[in-house]
Amino acid sequence: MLIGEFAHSLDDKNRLSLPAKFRQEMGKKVVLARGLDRSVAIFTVKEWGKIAEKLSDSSMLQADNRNFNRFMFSGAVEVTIDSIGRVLVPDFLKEWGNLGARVAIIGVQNRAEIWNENVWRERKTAVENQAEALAEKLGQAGII
Amino acid sequence: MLIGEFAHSLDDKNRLSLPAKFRQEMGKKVVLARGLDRSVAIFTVKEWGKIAEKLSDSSMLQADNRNFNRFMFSGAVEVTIDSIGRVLVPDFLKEWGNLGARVAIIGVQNRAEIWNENVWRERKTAVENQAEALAEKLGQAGII
DNA sequence: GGATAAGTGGGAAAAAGTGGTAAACCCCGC
DNA sequence: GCGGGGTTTACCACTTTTTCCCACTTATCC
Repeated sequence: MLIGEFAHSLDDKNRLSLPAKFRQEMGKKVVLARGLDRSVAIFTVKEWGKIAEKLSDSSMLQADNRNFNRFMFSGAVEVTIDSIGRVLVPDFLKEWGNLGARVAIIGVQNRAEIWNENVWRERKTAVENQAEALAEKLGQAGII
Repeated sequence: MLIGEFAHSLDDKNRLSLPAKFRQEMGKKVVLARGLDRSVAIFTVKEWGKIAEKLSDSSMLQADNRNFNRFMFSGAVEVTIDSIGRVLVPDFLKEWGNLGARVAIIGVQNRAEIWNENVWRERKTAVENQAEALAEKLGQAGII
């Protein structure tokens, strides 16, 4: 499972070190894709397979979904992880996520997400401050 | 079952000794996560697995839940307990719990919680002073 | 009061992350 | 077809952080 938060840098050659804790699970190749809410998603090849399958489900083949599928598939790319754990982030995904020199990489169970560092910090703060709603959700999740 | 209260220190390398009484139950690895009321929760790997499952059950496509799941998964980390019973507390959880050099570790049935020592003391005092209400609750629960 | 365990602290070794350089490749123009 | 410019890929080196190990102090138990 991918969990945790890491602050890494995206250098001027678009190289990004993946967190050491993710490497074993990720293997040699990963798929970068447009994520929800303007994040850049990192999937294992296996997980991406599942996503692709869901996208090709019959309900997703209807006219109003076709553009969405085009969008998802055209925005995904399989990249190899180099010898020291880095990947190359293509420009169009950098744009999609508004990524600058400093990014946050977060683990979200079956995927990782790359965020502009500032955007992530603000989102996190916003959720943190919803204390009551938070407690209620935790209760629903059976954590209390 | 995890019970009791312990005053430990979080050193400048973010190391925290787990109470000796907890170690057997905790095994070799534990998961640290955001807990209620700004506490830092310590789960066994098994317990965390249950929580992760429940979290992923909640319908993920709604924006609220996406942010909440990001928040919970990115705020957790699996740590190995070192040879003498210590774990490393990542910075983002130190922040979440406002943890300083002195912390309180308390056992709460199936999990432990790490608190800023002062915050814990105040909370405890507040609860202690509600002695009558407390007694009533105990009565309702059929404990007395 | 002595022995044992628990908790704390520091130093050395290893790993992770970052940046840079050199080599290979491709695309163009000549 | 050949050479040059630019881009990309692979490799190497440095710095910082993390991890591991050992030692000391304090507390607990008999």
